[in-house]
Amino acid sequence: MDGFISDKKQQILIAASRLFRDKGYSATSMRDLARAVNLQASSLYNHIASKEEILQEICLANARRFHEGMEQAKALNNHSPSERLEFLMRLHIRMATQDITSVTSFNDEWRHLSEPHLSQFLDMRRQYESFIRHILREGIEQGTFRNMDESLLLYTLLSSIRWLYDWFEDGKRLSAQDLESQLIPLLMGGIRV
Amino acid sequence: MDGFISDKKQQILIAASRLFRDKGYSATSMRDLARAVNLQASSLYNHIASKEEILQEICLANARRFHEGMEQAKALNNHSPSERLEFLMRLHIRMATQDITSVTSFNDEWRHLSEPHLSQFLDMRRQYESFIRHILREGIEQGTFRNMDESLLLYTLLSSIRWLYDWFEDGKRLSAQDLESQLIPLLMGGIRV
DNA sequence: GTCTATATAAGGATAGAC
DNA sequence: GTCTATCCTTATATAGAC
Repeated sequence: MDGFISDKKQQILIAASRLFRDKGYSATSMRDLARAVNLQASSLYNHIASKEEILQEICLANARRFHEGMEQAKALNNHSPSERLEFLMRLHIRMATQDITSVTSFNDEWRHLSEPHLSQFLDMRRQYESFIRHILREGIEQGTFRNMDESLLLYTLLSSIRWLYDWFEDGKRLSAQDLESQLIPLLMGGIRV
Repeated sequence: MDGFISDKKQQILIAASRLFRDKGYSATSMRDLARAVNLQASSLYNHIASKEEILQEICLANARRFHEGMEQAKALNNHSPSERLEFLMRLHIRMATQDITSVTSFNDEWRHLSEPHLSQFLDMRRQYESFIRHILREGIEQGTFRNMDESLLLYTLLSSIRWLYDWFEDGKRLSAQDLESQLIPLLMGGIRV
């Protein structure tokens, strides 16, 4: 099934993402993880240095994905705030539907990172958020977005699709495409004046 | 400061709620909790039977609060779906602003309950959700709500205010009243056609 | 690269003195 | 009701054989 993932480390990261999503980072033991990839716990250490390194790699990989999305959105600077925001929302929805488990660890388990990784992570997140904030502010000032507290709008928006990570299974009830085409009007409908 | 909370058990539950929110249930040790209430770990067991019992009580207490809200909303059956939904959303927002830590444990840590408590919890949640589903379906059929997948609408709605539990501090940036009066139009604006 | 064996620390929980 | 001491289990991680 995943024959093309020949690298054992990649298998471990994928299994860890699922376990971290289902049980949480702290409640997932190295023995749990080892069982999931058919190894003894000690054998994991041939591929990774520590349990936390796994979390670091998952968080970093996803931070990069969001960062790339931000760079793409920056290229749209001739478009309206509304169009740029919609682009980012679609990006978030697609990330949720394409790589659910990994994004969930990223969303929920980053707090278990130790320093300096925790600070680095929070810095990247702040950067990303302030990029969205900028779009929101522009839209509010232009009068195309509802006039309200910027943070309130930002976090409500980001939070509103977080459930996807726990819930969505492509094609089970809804295709990823249907999901996107129903969700975007709901989100944007509340924001646009 | 909390002199009127004379009961040690109540102190323990409050401290546990905060720790579970900040570090998660699994990453919170009984020794952490003991330190937070100025006791030795063993002394906790004079007030509670086990670590999980604490989680059970927190989850149950909050399930009850939401259940009560549901009962109040049922009394509004002569009102429109829109009014009933708005009532429930205001309830959720108020719960977030009034007792943040406890609701957060309830939201995020229930999965660490063991059976039969886990099943009981999920049953109660299903009941609550199906009550909201009913309102949503009615609104969609009447044409007052956006015509879309019911679950999609339900979870987006519930999820959209979950960030409050991590973020909101009354009066820090916004009063609870301002929060509510800005958030409700945003949420309802997306839903109403 | 995987195994068995094990070091070392931390976890939840109990016993018994006060 | 709180303490000290401790039991027992589980955790992360390492050592060394194959």
